[in-house]
Amino acid sequence: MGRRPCCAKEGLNKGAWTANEDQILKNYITIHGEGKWRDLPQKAGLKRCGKSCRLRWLNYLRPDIKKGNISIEEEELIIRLHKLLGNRWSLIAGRLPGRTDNEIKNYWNTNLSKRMQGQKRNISPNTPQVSSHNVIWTKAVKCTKAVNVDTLDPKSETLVNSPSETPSSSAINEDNTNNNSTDFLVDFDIDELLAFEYNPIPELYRTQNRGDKMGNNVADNGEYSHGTEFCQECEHLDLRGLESYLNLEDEWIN
DNA sequence: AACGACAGCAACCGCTATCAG
DNA sequence: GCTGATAGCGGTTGCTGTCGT
Repeated sequence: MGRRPCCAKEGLNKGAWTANEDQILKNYITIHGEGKWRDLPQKAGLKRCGKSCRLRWLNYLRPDIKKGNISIEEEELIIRLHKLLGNRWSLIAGRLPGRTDNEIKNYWNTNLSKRMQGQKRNISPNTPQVSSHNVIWTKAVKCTKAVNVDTLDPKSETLVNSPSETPSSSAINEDNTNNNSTDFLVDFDIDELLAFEYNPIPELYRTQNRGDKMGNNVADNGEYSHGTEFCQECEHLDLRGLESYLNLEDEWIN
């Protein structure tokens, strides 16, 4: 039982790739295209694990890889996206053409995380905190009910019962526990999500759930969890409407 | 010049998601 | 619905270069 290992480990090269290996891999993919990573090393004549080949191609050999330093603009975007998405490096990388998740992850860990920590310490107690706590987790919830923003009570930031409310519309959190999800960012443009940055999210969207097997909603520190998410079936939840509801004055909006 | 500490980055590892049979 | 194969993601490791002593 169990999974077949991705490759036989014996006799395989590990560590840094040689120029020759790079060339072989490049040539092979140029001719045969990406995919079938498991069989690729054997067919290409490489003594490497398929996963290793895939990583090498994606992070280094791909023709559209942008080499060179991260620009100021890119850095700012990374910071903004990280506030929104947390350590979803592949999603962040998706917004930075030519950059890889590994590169961004490394850049964050070596440069930005330290800087962010430094900034945190300098924040006065009265300054509204802009922190990773506002992360919108991207693993959407398979919720079956939509929430009408009109039913939100602005004072309590809780859901107000309405005649049109479906039996479990207040059960967004309940559904969150199911967590068999699709990635809602497929359905929502991150540009729209950026509009939420720095903004308070009503209690409604916070989850009571703590921790799933993905480790997504580590909420003891106040991080938002799946409860901040909007699923496909909640499509009619008007983000702009929510935006105005929240009376946002954020520079990223528009 | 030699050595240790540190930073940056490439690569690895373990896990989950997804899909096909 | 179950199982196995595959792809992909994110955390971690370890190698290498640089800097300070």
